[in-house]
Amino acid sequence: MRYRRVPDETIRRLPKYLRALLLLMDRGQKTVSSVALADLMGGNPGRVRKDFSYFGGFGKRGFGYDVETLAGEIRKILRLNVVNKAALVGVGNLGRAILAFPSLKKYGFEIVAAFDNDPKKIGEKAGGIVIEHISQICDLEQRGVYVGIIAVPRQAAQQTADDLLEAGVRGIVKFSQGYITVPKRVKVITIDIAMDFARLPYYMPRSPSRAAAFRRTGSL
Amino acid sequence: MRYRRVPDETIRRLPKYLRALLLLMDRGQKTVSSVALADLMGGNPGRVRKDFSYFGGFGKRGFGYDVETLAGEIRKILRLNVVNKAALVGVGNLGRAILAFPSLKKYGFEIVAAFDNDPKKIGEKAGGIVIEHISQICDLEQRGVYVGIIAVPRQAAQQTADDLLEAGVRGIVKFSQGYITVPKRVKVITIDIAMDFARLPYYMPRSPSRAAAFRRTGSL
DNA sequence: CGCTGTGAAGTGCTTCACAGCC
DNA sequence: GGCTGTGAAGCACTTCACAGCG
Repeated sequence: MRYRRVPDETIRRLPKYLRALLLLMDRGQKTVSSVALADLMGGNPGRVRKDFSYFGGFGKRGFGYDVETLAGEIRKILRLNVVNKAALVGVGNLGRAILAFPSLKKYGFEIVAAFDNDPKKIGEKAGGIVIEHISQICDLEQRGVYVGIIAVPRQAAQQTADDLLEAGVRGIVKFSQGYITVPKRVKVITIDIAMDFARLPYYMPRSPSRAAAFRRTGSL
Repeated sequence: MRYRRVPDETIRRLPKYLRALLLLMDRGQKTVSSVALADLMGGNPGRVRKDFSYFGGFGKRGFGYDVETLAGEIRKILRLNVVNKAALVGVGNLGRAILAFPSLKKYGFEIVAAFDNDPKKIGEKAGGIVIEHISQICDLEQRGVYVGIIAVPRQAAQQTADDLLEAGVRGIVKFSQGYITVPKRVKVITIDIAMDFARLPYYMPRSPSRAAAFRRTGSL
């Protein structure tokens, strides 16, 4: 597929469209209009149509979009239509939470290996996976693993990234705080929930909201 | 403080500036230039200066920014300079991970109450907090709690939001999957790590990256 | 002289409005 | 008639480049 220049913002929304579509499928809804989708996602219907138009457009005029088809197309674009095997490094509290996180599987991710440097944890099982020693990170590529997940203390983040890349990983999800440097063709996604929390107080009203509590607007 | 119209994108970056500054403080660095900050954050130095200029500008010409002062100003803008008490609803795996998450405290958040509907969990301690029954969510406002954290199964998300708002909460961080509807003055931040994972395969190279593994560019 | 603060220019995303199909 | 697909207009953020101050 050759697409015309797709805005990063559009790519950022695709997973959210997919989430909405999965919800609609759960509800047994077969078809959806750009207006209904925009409503669910909180946005403009035109933007919904434009987002899909970058890939050629998936709808039928007069009908809307077939929910299942659209979900399939988005999965193809994002390459979630195949299983993406991942390796986790750092099996602390956070690592265990990630291993136990149910919805990753829904989006095609499967954590197939877990590494730690604590000798006491080696051989132990977490989330159905045997924990291996960090020194065993090598040839992840041969094991079909292209995604690395970093959940180590921040001092170890760079070393872990280097090890993962050396083992053949092509993309990284980093939960650790420290900064890391990687070759530019490797994509790193940083997840830090504190960054999201930190935006909240700025937007909170200074006076109570109870009075208005049941005048609802928009969905999230 | 009355600021001229501040872009949402700028607000979104403020927590990241703060994180970078905390790192610099750890390193004992007293002062920083817009170039150095842009370098750490991955962006343009002009943007750094413009971001701060929306609030009047915090630097000294010829010197740069005083790390500690700048961190303090950002905390004030984001209202992280006071303790933000939060209540967690849903003490499952995810809820416990949130309770154990260390860096929330660094940004001024303190989870002071935890609720669940499972009778077996009531009275139990998690993260140093006694778990209360959901029916006890009331007058959180009187307890000084303005932030609600939703970590319940998605079917219960809307009811939980209603309960939290009724109890006087003014802002919500939602980890649950379901959509919720709230009055528009209430800010809801949705965190779904699967959405971040789902962007990764799109950006990953199709061929191995090992060859280039040590030609590093940019920090994250 | 160095580095910030900022209007002005540039860029990219969003919204609009309507043509095009089903 | 209904709803998508899309060029064009509008808007917001980013980048530039230089004036201004320490």
